[in-house]
Amino acid sequence: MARHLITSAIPYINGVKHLGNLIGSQLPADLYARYLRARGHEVLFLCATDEHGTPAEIAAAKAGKPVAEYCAEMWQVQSDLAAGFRLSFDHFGRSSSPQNHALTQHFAKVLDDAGLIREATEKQMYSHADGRFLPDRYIEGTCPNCGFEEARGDQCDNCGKLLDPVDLIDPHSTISQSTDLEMRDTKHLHLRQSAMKDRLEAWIDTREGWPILTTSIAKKWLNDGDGLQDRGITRDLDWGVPVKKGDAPWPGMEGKVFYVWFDAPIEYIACAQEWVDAGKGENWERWWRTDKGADDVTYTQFMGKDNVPFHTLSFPATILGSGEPWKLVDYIKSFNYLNYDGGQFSTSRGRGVFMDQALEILPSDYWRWWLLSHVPESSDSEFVWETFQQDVNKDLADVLGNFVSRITKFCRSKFGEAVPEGGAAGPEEAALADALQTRLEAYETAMDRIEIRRAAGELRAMWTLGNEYLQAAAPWAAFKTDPDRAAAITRTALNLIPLYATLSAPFLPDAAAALHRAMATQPQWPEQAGTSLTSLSAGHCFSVPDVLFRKIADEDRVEWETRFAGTRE
RNA sequence: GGCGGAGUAGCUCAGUUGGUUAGAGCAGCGGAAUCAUAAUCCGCGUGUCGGGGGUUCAAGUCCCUCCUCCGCUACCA
Repeated sequence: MARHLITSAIPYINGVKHLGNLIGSQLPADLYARYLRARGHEVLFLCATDEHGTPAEIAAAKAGKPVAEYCAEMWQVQSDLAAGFRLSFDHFGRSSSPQNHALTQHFAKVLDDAGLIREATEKQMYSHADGRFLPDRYIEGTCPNCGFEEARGDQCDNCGKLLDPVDLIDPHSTISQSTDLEMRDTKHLHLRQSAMKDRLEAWIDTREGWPILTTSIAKKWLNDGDGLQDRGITRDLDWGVPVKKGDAPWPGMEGKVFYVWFDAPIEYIACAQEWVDAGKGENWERWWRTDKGADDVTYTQFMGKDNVPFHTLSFPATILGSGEPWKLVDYIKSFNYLNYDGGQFSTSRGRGVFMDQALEILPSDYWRWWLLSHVPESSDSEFVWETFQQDVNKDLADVLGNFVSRITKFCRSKFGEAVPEGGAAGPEEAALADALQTRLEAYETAMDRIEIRRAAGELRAMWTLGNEYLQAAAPWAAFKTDPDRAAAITRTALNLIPLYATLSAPFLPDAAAALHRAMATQPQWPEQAGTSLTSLSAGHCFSVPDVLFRKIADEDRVEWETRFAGTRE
């Protein structure tokens, strides 16, 4: 059995995440974690909230709360929603944790010791009214190129021209609308990524089998223009990890914090410490230090494509530059975007369906199944209410749910609520076993490779095999002429239920648990599909489960379509 | 502008290194069955594979070019 470290990109603290965020990293990561655990592997699955940066401070101010309090509340909200979607994190941490503070400051020190940090003075827009430096995106004004009045400091949304805040005509703060802005000198620390370009490129080149989406983005950053650029790793903010060299002060950097993209990935490591400190596990170093037992760990990261540069370059630069034996990522699984009814999901505009709303209208399994079976693996994909309704009704209610219903009810009416005795397996059962075995192997292969859509298709095909078998074997007909044969068919079909429950659990944890409960069985990953058809012995008692998946009615779909057509308050 | 991704059946999407009549699911049409959540199963696909040009015995797949959509472009995170 192998050891797998799995991390999902950590969601930003600022507000409830939408379904596009969910399917872009956390949900596929959970699927993989659940699958590997079910196969008997040792898994540490970590996620956290990413709490620092300007947007968090502004959101807190808007909510009229101290930022620490705001973040603590939003962490709880996100944690509850994660639980609602059955995300099986071993620990859901916070990038604002003391562990991450210490570790971030530690990395800064060792990077500085290695000569990989330099100071640079740069000019940045300061807003007197807001009392803070403003990132370029928080400054708007008239575009000098096209005259668009709401151009942002980094780019004009109208003509697409890249801008500098000083280019704008009549610039103002988007927070306070104040025009009392001033360019000020400010000193920052830069990570000398340029000095590590060759090491990073050499490392990337050793990564085999990475998706093109991942490596092409990394290569682009490495080789574009003058090559990989140094990157500022500090900001003039109040909320964040104070800039220190380990636990010593950093002269000249008083009052500054590390940039969120420096400390956020470090939280992947700190989160393991939090996991231990929370009493959930022990010895986090055996997952993260290759000199302390992590050399046999396979580390897989999940993220949206927008996060790839940070995970292929910035974070590895931190790890490699430290000169310390930290575990580097083995495989990066990145995703495209899920669109919503012809446009993008948007947190800022409140467009789409958000995690809290989704759970209000349907159980998590519905969402898990549809999102995972349509995950944007190779290109952007599209959420449309009507196809969502059709797909979920067909796959979950008609194919899987109804299979369970028809065979358990048939058995109850003819033989009672216990696995019937009599008869023997014949050619139809052998054919079923063969077909299942083929699908099972394809399913395992797809899951091992994290080919999620393919895996969902194979799983669904196994559900369909149950209906095909029943249709062909027709126990209701056999019962009239050969009750023993009907008993054998029923017994075989009943055995499919715990098999389906086990195989479906990574996608449908709640439904899987309900099925095991009804059948009085325990999850047991099948060695061979054939033997799992006889694992329930005659006389084993079960109960007919409640309707597994209620269908989505047209009225509901229409109502939701309307409700979620606009933007959120 | 640069880089990357995408454009395949009414819809959502697969199509490995170019190789037999381009596939799946859904929707639609026809049939079978009547155990079941009006649920299932079987059968039915002539689609200029975005347009054009080229390489090749052979192109959805490789090359060139054009069009459309999306993302990133280093201070949003």
